[in-house]
Amino acid sequence: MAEEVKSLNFIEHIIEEDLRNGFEKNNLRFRFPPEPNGYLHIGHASSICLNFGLGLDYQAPVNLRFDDTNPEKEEREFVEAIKRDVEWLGFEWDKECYASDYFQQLYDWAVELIKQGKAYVDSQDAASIAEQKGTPTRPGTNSPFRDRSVDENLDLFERMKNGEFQAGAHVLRAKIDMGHQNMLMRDPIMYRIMHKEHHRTGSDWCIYPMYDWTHGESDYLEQVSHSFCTLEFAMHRELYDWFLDQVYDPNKVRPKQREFARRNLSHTVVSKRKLLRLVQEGVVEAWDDPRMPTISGLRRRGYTPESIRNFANTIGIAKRENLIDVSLLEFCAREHLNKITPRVMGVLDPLKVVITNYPEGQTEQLQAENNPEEEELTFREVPFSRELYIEREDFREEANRKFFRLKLGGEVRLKNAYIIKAENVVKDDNGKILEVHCTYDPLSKSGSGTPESTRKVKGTLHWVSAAHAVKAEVRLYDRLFSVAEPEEDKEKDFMEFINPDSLEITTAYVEPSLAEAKPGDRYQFQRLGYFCADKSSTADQLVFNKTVGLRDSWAKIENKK
RNA sequence: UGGCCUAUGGUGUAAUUGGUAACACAGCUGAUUUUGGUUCAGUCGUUCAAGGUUCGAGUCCUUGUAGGCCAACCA
Repeated sequence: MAEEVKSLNFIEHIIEEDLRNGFEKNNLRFRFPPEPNGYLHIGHASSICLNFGLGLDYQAPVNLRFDDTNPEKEEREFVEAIKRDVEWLGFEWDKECYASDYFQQLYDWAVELIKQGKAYVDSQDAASIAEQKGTPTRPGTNSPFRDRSVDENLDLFERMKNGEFQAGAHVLRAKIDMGHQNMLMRDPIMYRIMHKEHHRTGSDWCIYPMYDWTHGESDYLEQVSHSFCTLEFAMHRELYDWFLDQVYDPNKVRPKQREFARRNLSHTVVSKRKLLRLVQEGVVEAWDDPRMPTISGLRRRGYTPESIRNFANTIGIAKRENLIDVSLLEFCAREHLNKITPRVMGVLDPLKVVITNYPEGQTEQLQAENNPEEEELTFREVPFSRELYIEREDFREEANRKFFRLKLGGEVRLKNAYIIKAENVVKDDNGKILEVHCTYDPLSKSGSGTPESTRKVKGTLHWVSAAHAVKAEVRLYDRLFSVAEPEEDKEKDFMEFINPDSLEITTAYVEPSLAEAKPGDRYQFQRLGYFCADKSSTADQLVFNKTVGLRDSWAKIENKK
């Protein structure tokens, strides 16, 4: 047997090369660095799977680090939600870290930089600083405060820290080069004054470090070996390295930033600002609305962590732009759900069937297979009686040969039960079909072993016994946006592309075994799709969310017409 | 008028680092099936362009072209 060569993505290639060049495997360390200012979404899931996946592959620790340098936007609530989501995805972090834990060290280093003449206090307003920044094609100009003495800088910076100034009065800037090609190198701001309560440090600080100053140094303090971020930070790398140069001790691990393209999912939006609008404008119910691409939304929708991890692995990681079709996510959901979910029967749009030759008042319990994928099959009982519900779309008075379902004069198998034949219909004054009267073949009972029971009939329908069925609210979800790239059209607001039919609520009749469904329980409603009991579901009022439909080749045939 | 990044089937990602372009999804055929599900078999289709180096280029070089990113006291 030839040994299979595992193909590596470009990030794994980087690590492998570092290892080949003598980097100690034991020194490998990664991190996932969310800002606690919103909920994690499917894009983050990809990043989580990347970093924690590397940790697993290389048996290296992975830190969960909250990038909490901006108390204006960050809240403890998000910290908790993020931890819950990462855990739910199935990952364990080594250390729980906060950038705010490093505020003192960062401050001390900043003082050092001032002493070395590499940082200065600028006392201009934001507009002036922006103006002097220049443009990508025009160099910037020096601030009039650029050449303040070290002593004056030290004094001002300390007083900034002590809260002697109002927000905006001064900033601390690195002294690099206002003419640099890379605009981020044009004396970037390291600290700003903010009289804001921080979720962890309270009112200890009224100056807060900026991302660029914080992130690389945090990586360094944690001795993270590889710091992966999205492509828009590529230009930041130069600054990341510059800041590192100021504090780096060659005996320690020097973190390496590398960038990958963020993953885009079709038919959705993922920016925090836009997701927030969906919530605030009531398009969806909440951050965990099952239509949201948030991890909490996917969870409530019925996705499994395994399916999301598998999705992340399947789409891989690279540096080019991409738009991944949601159908791949749906495939991953089905693939896992098919293996693990018990099969049940539920009717979403009921049509009454009366079996005219079945004794009135009689009930029998039939054996139903729980999941054909199980290695050792298990069964449950479902009640059968004279009056049933089937799916309205499963019956037609007349239909061609391609329609395998019930039609007048035609036969069909009721799953786990009998073969029935449609004899006639009862309609109301408007011609709407109220009932279908059928006859059944008593010898055709599923699993009875009789010749009649093994007869081949083309169609098999799901059903419930009218008298025994339990009512349940079923929420049917469709994609939130009707176009693949709602953000693509710069003329139009993404809200214009909202699919008005993304949610349909129906009252379904489900088999009695479902009365025990607990929030989070997942099922396959046979012939329909996968469903998950909502967090609001109770024994008195069952609520199911549709995760995803089964593949539907009949719909394809129909749509061709 | 600048800089950085990217370009492989419809989509996403590989290609043992210069040696037969492959895997998954989607599509299409068919088989099996008490779910028009699952499973199985088959099929369609790919290296941005033009040059160059080489016995040999998706990979290296040059020049184009196209797309993305860069001027928050955000991350």
